Amino acid sequence: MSVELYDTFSRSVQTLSPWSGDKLRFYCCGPTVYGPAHIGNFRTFLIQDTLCRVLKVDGTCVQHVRNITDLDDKTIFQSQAEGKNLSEFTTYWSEKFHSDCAALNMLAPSAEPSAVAHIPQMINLVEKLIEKKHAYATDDGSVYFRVSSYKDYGRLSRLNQRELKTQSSNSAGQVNDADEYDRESVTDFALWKSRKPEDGDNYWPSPWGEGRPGWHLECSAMVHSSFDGETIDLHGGGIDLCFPHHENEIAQSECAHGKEFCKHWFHTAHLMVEGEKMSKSLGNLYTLDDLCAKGFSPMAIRYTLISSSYRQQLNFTFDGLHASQSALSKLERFAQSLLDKTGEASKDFNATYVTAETIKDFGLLAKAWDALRQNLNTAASLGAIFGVIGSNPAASLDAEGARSMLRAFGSLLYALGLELYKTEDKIIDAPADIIALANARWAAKQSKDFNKSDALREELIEKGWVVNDEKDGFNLEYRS
RNA sequence: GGCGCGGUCGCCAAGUGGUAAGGCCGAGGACUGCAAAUCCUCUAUCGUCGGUUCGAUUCCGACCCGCGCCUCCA
Repeated sequence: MSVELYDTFSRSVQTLSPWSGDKLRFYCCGPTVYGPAHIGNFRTFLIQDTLCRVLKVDGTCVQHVRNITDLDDKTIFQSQAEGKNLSEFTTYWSEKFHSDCAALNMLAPSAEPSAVAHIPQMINLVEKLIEKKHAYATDDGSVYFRVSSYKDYGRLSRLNQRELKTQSSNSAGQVNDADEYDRESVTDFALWKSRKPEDGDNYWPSPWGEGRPGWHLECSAMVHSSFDGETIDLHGGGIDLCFPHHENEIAQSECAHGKEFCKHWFHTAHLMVEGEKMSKSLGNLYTLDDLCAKGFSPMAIRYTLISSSYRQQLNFTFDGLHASQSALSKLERFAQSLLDKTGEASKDFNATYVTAETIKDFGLLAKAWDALRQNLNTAASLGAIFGVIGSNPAASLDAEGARSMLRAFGSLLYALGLELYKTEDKIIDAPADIIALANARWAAKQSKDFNKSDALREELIEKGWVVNDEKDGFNLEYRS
């Protein structure tokens, strides 16, 4: 068994395996905690989470590190705008990020280092770079990376140095005008920024004077300390980070430590919303809370965000969200049909997943598992699952057969991170007046007063509740 | 201009050198007092034009169209 994944560096699909030892070292550029993460952020994190899950089911031990960016232009400026100190501000948004992750059924990473906690390591890194002539300090106490000193610069994104434009903006998109003339070259980027009045209290002492680290530096420092200086196997992030962020990480790390930084690069394509680029100005920048408020479940959101190729742009639509909800229900019915055969009651597949090695044979679901292993083809995997569902296998299985199919299916659900039966509560939680109406309707129906029962049903529909009759009763379903 | 991604059924979306998975929606049927829910059945020749081939949606070339990155961004 093995897992394969497209690698940006070689532009080809490569097998993932630890280059040394028995655990796969996997680093992801995490969220900048200056507000709620949006679904575009979550697409990337969710795809990364799904990969971790697939690796786990495959039996690979993963050391997954995802940082928290809590020290950059955006967190500093936004915290000041809100009159809060940086730590109070970023703690709040980190916690919000964590609760969103939990709602989306994401596994917690092995570690989540924070940038502010790594300032000494960053300073140490800059000292090494200066020592090796890959960096230089300017008169105002800033330090820049000398891009011309690293001949491989641009290899990941395949940009030639001569094609590089300036790196003259900060991470909040504002132009750094003051230092324009201090740099040797417009392509050089900041490792350390000298203290500016607008930074407020957010400055730290360094050999070059008070200031703060440049944005790209934190990932190099945290990778180094999180993985004991070892070359890592896999590095993930949104496609936009390929240049310049990842290019800069490579340059900083390889020049400082003199060894290969990372073996395999994993980039996720961006999200469009209803055919347009997602942006605040278009008003289509959704957070998890926004969508939940519209009545969509976190699971439907997860399903939507992971159900297509991670290398292709995903056009996020409300139609798609509805489709996901329906598809999820179909998976639940299938699970129920297997459960009925086995007589088992546990619906918590996430707690009972088993590794591929234990399963040995995914049986009819083998195609679905192979699709996940082969470059995380979630769309093909789901397609294969539904293909099996369509053949109604439960009908011809005995209890033992159903049990083994359930085990394979459960592991696929675990790998995809899909938790079934999460929306059941909605059915039970109908308010008292709705339940009273529904009971009255049922009574009318029992006494064959169909005019009255139909009228009551209409009334319920107007209030957003659909009645589904069963043999000996009914259930209520909320439709937003 | 450079680096990438894509154009497959109404929508979303896999895929392979030998005549196209799947999801949603829709239609018909079963069930139902009627519905709803559920179940069953049904719907494409793959952007355009050339080439290679016994045979291409799948390989090559050209072209058209959409999108991303190249400045902060997952």
